[in-house]
Amino acid sequence: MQSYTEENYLKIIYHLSEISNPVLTNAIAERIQTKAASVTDMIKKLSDKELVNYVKYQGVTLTEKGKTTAINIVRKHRLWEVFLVDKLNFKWDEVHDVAEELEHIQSNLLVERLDEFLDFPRVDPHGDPIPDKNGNFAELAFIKLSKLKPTDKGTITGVSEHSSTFLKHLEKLGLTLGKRIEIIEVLEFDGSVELLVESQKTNISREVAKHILITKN
Amino acid sequence: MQSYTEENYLKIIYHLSEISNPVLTNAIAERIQTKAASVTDMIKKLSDKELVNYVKYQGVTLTEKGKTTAINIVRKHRLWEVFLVDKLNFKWDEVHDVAEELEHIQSNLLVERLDEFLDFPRVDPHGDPIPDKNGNFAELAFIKLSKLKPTDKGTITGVSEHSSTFLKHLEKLGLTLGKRIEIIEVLEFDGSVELLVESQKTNISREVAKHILITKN
DNA sequence: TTCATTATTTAGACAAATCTAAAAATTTAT
DNA sequence: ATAAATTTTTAGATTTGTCTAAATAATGAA
Repeated sequence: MQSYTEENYLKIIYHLSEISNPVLTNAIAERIQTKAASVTDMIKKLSDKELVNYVKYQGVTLTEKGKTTAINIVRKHRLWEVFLVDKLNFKWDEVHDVAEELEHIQSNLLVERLDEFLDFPRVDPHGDPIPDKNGNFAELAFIKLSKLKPTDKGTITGVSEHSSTFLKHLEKLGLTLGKRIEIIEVLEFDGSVELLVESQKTNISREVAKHILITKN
Repeated sequence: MQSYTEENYLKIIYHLSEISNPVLTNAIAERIQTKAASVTDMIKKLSDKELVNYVKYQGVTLTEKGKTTAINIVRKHRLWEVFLVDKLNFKWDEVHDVAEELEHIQSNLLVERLDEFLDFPRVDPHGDPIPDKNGNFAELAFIKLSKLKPTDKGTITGVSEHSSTFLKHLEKLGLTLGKRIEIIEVLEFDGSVELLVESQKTNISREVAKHILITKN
């Protein structure tokens, strides 16, 4: 059994390792709102418990055991978010902090019953996928952003062009992995797309739209 | 803001002071599964925060502030129990430990929305009363279900017949402790009652109705 | 490659909540 | 009323998670 704090570290390491692996001490410190020295201390502890692999100065990766634990926390977090939005009428931007607490409640029965009660949702209110009880994420079909129509909503789940100029361009527009988008208009004459990212209107060319992969939901 | 541990102490002191006031150190130690010395330490801390009145060797009583906090935790605990039983199909004897964790989630919005979602229950699955958001316990006057009229609403808070055949019958009809009911019709010729339980219409005989105790609200 | 900068770790300290063992107060029994 | 038993408190130690400041390693630039 892990403490509340250990669980939080595992979760953060899990999220950060989707961006870069291994995960560096400073990256964790920034995300968890703490000091690098504290992170080092905790990493040592997690390493002793064989939840992470740790090489001094090189960063950490999750072990299988650590990954399983982390995914379970993510599962709980996202299920609770669905509950809050679908059942208690929270807005999708009001749920995070409460889910952050609820994700640490220890009861497998609770999680499974909640999943059932919510009718086994595949994504949370932000469009992020919810792993099943075995830690598997459903295959979410990728669609090119250029195939979407006005009012379509989805989550950016990939790109089909990996040049750094392209990625930097997306970064600048705020079109990063995991962001929710909504199509406002597709302009006839050049196929450029007007869309909404985090309540911000943006316009991207058809060329760019073709290389952004979306999961509709 | 109180810590998880402080909240637990306040809750236990609240419960124990219904039996004897002031509450003695050893009584707390026993209930909270800890040592008397630890209790003394914590009581001093709670006293500094003006959540309890403490006289060495004499025991503690809750201040108004402490009592308000304690009642709010009891409120949350019991609402979560209703949620677990009514919505997630937990059995009434499976809910305590999970509710013990859920009661510490910090979010007024969550509690109020949950209360609403559960249709403002007045008692938990064990029949214990649930205080409202101002900390007031409803006056729980028992009325026989057979005395109610169409459109009357209430909560099942007891029975006046304890044979297992009767209880099993009620169980089958979904007429269990804590359930909200609404009277639809009382039939003239046999006095049988048509009522609504969780959006389900049910009909019970006058004999059965006489032995179900209701709290109107 | 050497110096400067940045990132990470170590060492030592602190607050919260707990514990054990000993001391002090209270209660009970004779 | 005094001794014995019980309860409660104090003193000092421990664990968890954190911190600051200093030391060390890695990285980047000239």
